[in-house]
Amino acid sequence: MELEKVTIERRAEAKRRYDDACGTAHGLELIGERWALLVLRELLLGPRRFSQLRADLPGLSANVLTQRLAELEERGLARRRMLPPPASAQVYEATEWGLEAEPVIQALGRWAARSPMHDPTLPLSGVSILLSFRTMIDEKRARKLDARIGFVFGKDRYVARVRKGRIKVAQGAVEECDAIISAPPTALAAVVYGGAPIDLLGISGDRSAAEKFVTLFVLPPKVGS
Amino acid sequence: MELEKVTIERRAEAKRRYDDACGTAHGLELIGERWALLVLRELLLGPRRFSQLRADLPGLSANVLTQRLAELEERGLARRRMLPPPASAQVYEATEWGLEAEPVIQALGRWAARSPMHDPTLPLSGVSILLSFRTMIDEKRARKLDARIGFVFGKDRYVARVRKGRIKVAQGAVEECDAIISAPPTALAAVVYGGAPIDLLGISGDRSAAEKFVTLFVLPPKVGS
DNA sequence: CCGTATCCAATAAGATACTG
DNA sequence: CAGTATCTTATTGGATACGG
Repeated sequence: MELEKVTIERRAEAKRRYDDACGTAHGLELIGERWALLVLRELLLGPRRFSQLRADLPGLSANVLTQRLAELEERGLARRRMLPPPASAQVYEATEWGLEAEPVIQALGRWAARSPMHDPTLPLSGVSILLSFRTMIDEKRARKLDARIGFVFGKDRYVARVRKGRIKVAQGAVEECDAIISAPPTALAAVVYGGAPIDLLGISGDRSAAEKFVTLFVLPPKVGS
Repeated sequence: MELEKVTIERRAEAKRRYDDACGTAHGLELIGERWALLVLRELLLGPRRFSQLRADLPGLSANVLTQRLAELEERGLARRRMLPPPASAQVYEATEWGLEAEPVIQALGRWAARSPMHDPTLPLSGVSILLSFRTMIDEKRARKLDARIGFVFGKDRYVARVRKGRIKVAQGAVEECDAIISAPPTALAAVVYGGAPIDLLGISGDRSAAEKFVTLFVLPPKVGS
C-alpha cells in the first residue's frame, strides 16, 4: 500500500519533468509550478509566516501553499525556521540561492509590465510593491534623493534606503526614517504608478522626502507605443 | 447550451488568474503555463514549423502544443505565418515583444544552472544550446576570437558571429563561415560544458577557430561551492 | 490562531488514434 | 504534415475538519 503510493509519486514526478538539459527547463522544474514563483517572491524581503503568505496571496489555498512551501524547501530554495522565544512562531525564509532568483522575478515582471493586458488596479502585497521599486527605479531621478523611507502596511514594517540612485529595501523598524508612509500597498501603487493624488497615503515625518520618493519610479512603455 | 459553455470558459479563465497587480504575476499568466516558455524559447532564433517544435520538445504532445501556440498568438507573443511559395508552409514566429522575453529565459536558465539537481546529459534542442552560448559567453575569453561559426543540426543551419567579446546567433546559411560544426546538440553541449573531447564533433573549415570557440563558455558555480 | 490533512469538483496535461 | 478528437490521469482549488 505504502509502496504503491511511493511508486505512483515517482511516476508523477517523472512525468512532470521536461527531460531537457536546458537550464531554463530545469528552472521551470524548480519554480515553474503554479504559485511557486509568487510564494518565493513573498520571501525575498525576509521571513514570512504561513498566515502572512496566505494573506498576501489571496487566491492561494492552504493546501497548495503547504505543498509549494514543501517543494521549495525540498529543492533548497526556502527553509522553515522557529523564531526564538518568546515569539516561538514558525517562519519560512528564502535560502541564499532562493534569494538569487530575484533577477528572474524582476526580468519577468519588467517584461510583463509592458503588456497591454496588464491590470494595475488589482490587489497587491507589500512585498510586491516594494520589489517593484527595486525593479523600476529611475536611477537618474533617484540620485537627487538621499533618504530613508519607512513603510507601514498593517502590521508589517519595511525600510527603503535611497542613496546614489540605488535603493535597498528590508524589513525593519521605521522609527529612524526620514518619512513614514502608511497606506495599503494598492494605494501606494496607485500614487506611484497611477498618478493618484498623494493624499491617499498617510505620511509622517519629512513630507517632501516622501513626495520626492513617489516620483522615482517609471514603468516601461506598453507594447506598441 | 452554447451560452453555458461560454460561461464556463469565462469562469475557468478567471480562476486561473492570480488577481495580483504585480508584473511578475501577470507574466506568469502570460507565459507561466507548462511548456509555454520552452515553446517561446524555440522561436527565439527564428520561425519554426509545428513538426520542428514537436521534435525539439519531445515530451510535449500535439494537443498541448496546439493550445500553447494558440495562447501565445492570442497574447501577442507569437504569430503564425505562411511562407511564400514554393515553400507554402505554415510557420510560427515570435513577435517583437515575444523576442523581448529572452532576458527572462536567460535569467531563469542562468539561475537554474547553479542547481545541484541539474542534469546536463539530458537531450537538448539546437536552439537551446545556441541560446545558452548567448547566456554563458565569457566576454574576456571571447575577445580573443573574431570568427563566424556555422552549425549544422540535422536540417537546421545556424550561424554564430563572435566579435569583440559578443556573440550573435541566427538561422542562416553556413557556407561563408570560418568553420562549420556538425553534431547533435547534445554532443556539442558535452564538449562545451562537459569537457568531452572535441572529436565528438564534425568540423570543417578553420579547425582552430572551432577549437577556440568551444572554450568560450562557462557555467556558473553550483550552489554550495 | 497556526498549520496540516482530507475529500470533492473542476481543469489541465498526457497518450493515442484519427482526419483533411 | 499539421493538427483534432477522445479518453485517461494528474493537479488545482475550495471547503472542511483535524491536531497543537
